[in-house]
Amino acid sequence: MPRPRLSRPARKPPSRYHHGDLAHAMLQEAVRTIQKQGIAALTLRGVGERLGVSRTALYRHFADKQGLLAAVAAEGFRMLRAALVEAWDARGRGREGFEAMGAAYVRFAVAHTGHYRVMFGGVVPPGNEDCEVSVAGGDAFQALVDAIVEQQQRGLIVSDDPLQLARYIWSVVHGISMLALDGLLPTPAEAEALVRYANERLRTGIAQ
Amino acid sequence: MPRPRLSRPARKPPSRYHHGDLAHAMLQEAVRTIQKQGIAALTLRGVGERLGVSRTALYRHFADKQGLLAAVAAEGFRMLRAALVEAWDARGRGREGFEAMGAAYVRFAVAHTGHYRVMFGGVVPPGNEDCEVSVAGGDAFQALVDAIVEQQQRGLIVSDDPLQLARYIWSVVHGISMLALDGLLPTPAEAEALVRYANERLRTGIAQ
DNA sequence: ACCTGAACACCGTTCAAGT
DNA sequence: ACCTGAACACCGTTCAAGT
Repeated sequence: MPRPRLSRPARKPPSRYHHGDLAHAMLQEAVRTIQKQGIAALTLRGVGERLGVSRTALYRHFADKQGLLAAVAAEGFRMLRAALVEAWDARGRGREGFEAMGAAYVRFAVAHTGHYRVMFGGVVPPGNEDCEVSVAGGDAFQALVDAIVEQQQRGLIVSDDPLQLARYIWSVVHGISMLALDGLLPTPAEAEALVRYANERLRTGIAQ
Repeated sequence: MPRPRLSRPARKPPSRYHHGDLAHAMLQEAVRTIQKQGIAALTLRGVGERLGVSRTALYRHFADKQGLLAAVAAEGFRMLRAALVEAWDARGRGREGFEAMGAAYVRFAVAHTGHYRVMFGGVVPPGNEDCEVSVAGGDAFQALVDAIVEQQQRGLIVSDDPLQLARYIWSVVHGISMLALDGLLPTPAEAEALVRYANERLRTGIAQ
């Protein structure tokens, strides 16, 4: 006699993902996995299973695994941009706002390791200038350039080529973020201290 | 009649790897693969095959895939340290030597992408303070600290905490390297230009 | 000591088929 | 339109066996 066949280890939600919800749920689940277990532990089968969905359902929403990762990176860049702009606006669009922007960058990297490692791990190949990832990344970078130009116009920082200045400053905050992510800045307090120190030294230089 | 057996493409060399040579050959082949095809394309089976050796031979020399990657990272850090010390020594252990050190760092990252991505890709888990990778990484970092202390003693740079100074400067060169590796500094000329700019701005600050 | 071959559990991806 | 199940080629790792 056939038991009603909803046995299933966990009880799968019937068809919750029928209106574009699934794409977003998969993205979220992928980020969560990378954040907790590292990028090597991300499997499409695992994502599907944890979402109570066939392991091939993903292909309805992304081209392949690479496509899923590209979506993670693009979302990450959009989130980063929002965090930067918010800090800059909230703190007066001057020296203080600019320092807050730097702190916000590092805070984003530490808080969203899952996104960050995909954004800068060489996972998404450099290629295409106009793919979603490159555009989102360019927008985030542009937020930094804009803040620099605005400060230059108000005479707050040197009037060098804004692009070169932006690259230089981006290197600093990105470098600090990587130090933190690789465990070389063990406590959050040490990361914050380095950000403060960097802001000071960035302004005045190391020459004696 | 047997041609002298330096033919190559196919023909597997009988038992060339019987005295510790194999471990090094595998390391080299792994680096070459990562450099050319990215870290995701590295498979133990492929390494074995290209070396004309069983796909499980690797387990005689490394604990597992992770162990192979750890060896790559450790070797990378040792090479990086050597490159830094060499630049510093060769250019007079002063301001010029220090700038050469920065340039050497970025040059290493760009020339040895395979090593560099493993060293800083979150591939080797942060853990153990006294594992081979951490020790080698610490030694490389120490070379930077030493150069800073020496300059401080000669009054060339500010006398802040050398550790904090080293972290800050490391962030700059590492950040520039990542920009280059991710294709945001398309030409080598642009990378070099940014290094020169960073050196100048590092010394004198961005405040106006 | 060093290497092999078969085996196991797992993976990304394709494709015909179901609703 | 969206999802499933079976199938394929591939992967890391183990282990008994060979020299």
